[in-house]
Amino acid sequence: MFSLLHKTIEQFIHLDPQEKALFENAFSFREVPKKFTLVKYGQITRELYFINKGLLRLYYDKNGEEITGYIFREGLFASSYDSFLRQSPSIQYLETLENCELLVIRLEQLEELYRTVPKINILTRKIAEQRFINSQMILSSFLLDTPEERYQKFVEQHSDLLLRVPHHIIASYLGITPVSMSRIRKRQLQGAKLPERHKA
Amino acid sequence: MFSLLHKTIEQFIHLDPQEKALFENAFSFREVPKKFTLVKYGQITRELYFINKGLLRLYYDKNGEEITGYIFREGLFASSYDSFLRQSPSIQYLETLENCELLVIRLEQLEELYRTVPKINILTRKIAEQRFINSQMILSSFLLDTPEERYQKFVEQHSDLLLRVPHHIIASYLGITPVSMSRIRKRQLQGAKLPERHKA
DNA sequence: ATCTTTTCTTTACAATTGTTAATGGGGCTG
DNA sequence: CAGCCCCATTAACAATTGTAAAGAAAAGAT
Repeated sequence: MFSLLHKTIEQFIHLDPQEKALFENAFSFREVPKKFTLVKYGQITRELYFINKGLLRLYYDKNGEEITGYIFREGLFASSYDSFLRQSPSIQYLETLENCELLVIRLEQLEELYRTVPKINILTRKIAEQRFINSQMILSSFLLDTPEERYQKFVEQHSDLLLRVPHHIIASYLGITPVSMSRIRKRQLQGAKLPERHKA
Repeated sequence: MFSLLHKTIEQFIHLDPQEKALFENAFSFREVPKKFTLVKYGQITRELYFINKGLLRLYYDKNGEEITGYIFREGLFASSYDSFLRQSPSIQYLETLENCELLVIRLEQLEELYRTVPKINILTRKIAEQRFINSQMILSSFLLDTPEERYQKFVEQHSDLLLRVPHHIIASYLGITPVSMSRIRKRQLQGAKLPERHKA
């Protein structure tokens, strides 16, 4: 149950068996169905989720329209970070895209871990640094790339998500409308001279 | 010389006098003229800068065009983070926009600090978390706002920079061209002056 | 299997931005 | 002080995206 979690944190720090036990005990296992909302707008969340199985997405509500901010895959820590880290009302929603198996750690238990295993500070520092760099990469794509190039890079990096996630969710993540994404897909099919897939 | 630095880190952790001394000693003071490049593309930087006075900007080179990724003000830690944190070749440039007074800490000295004052891990974790949240805010503006709204928010939050920084640098930071930003400015002036005419 | 809902694509039109080029102002330098 | 470079603005045109609506396809529910 904890194998993916250990494999993930091994990239950052080494824990001895005793520390591993303390670390594991801070988490609880939870199964959550598809389309389940873990954090609502306005709510102050005290939970951080490690994804063993499934997909989560963070999204904003813009006048009733859902704009995806991020899609979390297996092996990642997910949360409404602004709310969790600052204990402030969330400005976004966190929801499952599939049935999920999660390892949940609550803020109190994380703070307890900081006391009992201080080197967890190094772990969370490195995770925060990695998330920051990741966020910068995405932001730079908005500054440097056209929507078409952004879609192309998404396909290269997350082609599996095209099959697992509705396209209008991906479109909003790329900062475009589903209509525009459909046009881009059509252009790329024609450009690649691949066999067309719709009516003959 | 260190007063702004102490004031800044006090938001995150408390250091006793001895720790403060160790912390200060890790930095060196440096004056840098306007338009000076601190980090070049491809370079692996080992320095992190705290800005006592002046402005820095991070920018990308896109076929000879300079696209600004971030503008750092006084009281902030600035660096080409991707390069500094991962010790990888920088994909961006870091340059002064004004004559600057900087406090510089090198990677070796930071790592030494992690050993001698372990709670510095907490400080850098919180700084990374804050930078991550800040990056998320900017990213969300690309997803949720039009270029015009993004300009408007920039004016509200950083009106002083409109006077200190050339407009084409701000435009690229907002993800638009100087031409488009000029049109937006014109529209906003007219909107503020002229009352609404009539509806269709 | 049928009905219903959701999702993806297409079309036509409106609106905005990007591109290129020209103008004029401001500041810096010799 | 003149000359020059950088910068902000404006104009005209091309290209792309957004919007709204409709139909087709796929997925889910009963």
